[in-house]
Amino acid sequence: MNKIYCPLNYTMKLIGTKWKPLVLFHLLEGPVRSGKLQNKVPHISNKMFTQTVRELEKDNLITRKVYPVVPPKVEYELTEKGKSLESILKSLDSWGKEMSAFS
Amino acid sequence: MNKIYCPLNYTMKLIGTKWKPLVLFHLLEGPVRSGKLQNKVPHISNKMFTQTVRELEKDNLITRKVYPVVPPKVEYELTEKGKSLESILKSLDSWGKEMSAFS
DNA sequence: ACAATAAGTTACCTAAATGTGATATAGGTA
DNA sequence: TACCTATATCACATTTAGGTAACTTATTGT
Repeated sequence: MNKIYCPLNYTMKLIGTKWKPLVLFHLLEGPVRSGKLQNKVPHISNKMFTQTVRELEKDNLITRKVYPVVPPKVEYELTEKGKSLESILKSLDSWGKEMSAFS
Repeated sequence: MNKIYCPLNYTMKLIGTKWKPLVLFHLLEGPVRSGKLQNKVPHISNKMFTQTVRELEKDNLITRKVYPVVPPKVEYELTEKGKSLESILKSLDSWGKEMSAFS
């Protein structure tokens, strides 16, 4: 008892992984091509990148737009739901910047 | 090329796990005894609770205060660094609340 | 003697996350 | 014909996270 329902659980389920916040963060500026987005995220593997955007798409945080050309062209873009994370993502980033300034 | 250094990485290393944000969130009100804190976090196991607070302590986000009594009494409390996460934690929580309101 | 207590540890196990390397695609170009 | 391109998938291995149950500790109250 005295247990508290905490919506934070829901949030962590959606974006509580190593890569998701990074990918979302780099989409804040607008739509980005797949390869370029992947390049913006240091050290992410091919597989994890794909897996991450797939899940973000499933959870309606980003959209995936495929152009039927060869070689393929794919763009990812934040949905409204994704955009609503903007201030949180920026806060997390600037908190990290402040904190890593020490040590 | 075009890779961007992102302090978000640092942030995610410190608090990017299933339980850490939850534990920190429940410390926002002030110091809490170990058992009581654990009870506030639904479904956390004994082991994960201990492991989580150990890591938070190591990263200087919380302090652990042991009273030399029997049976043991231990209190956890946010450090200044931990307190600086307050607005982020609350934002994550209220974002979760808004979003889980749909679906 | 022995049970109760609060906080934690230990050994052992399963599940989830992440990484690596090879392969697929299909049209344009050398 | 063979290769290049951007995007993605597959099989497999490894690493990390998380769970369960038993055990420890030292004192007080029975």
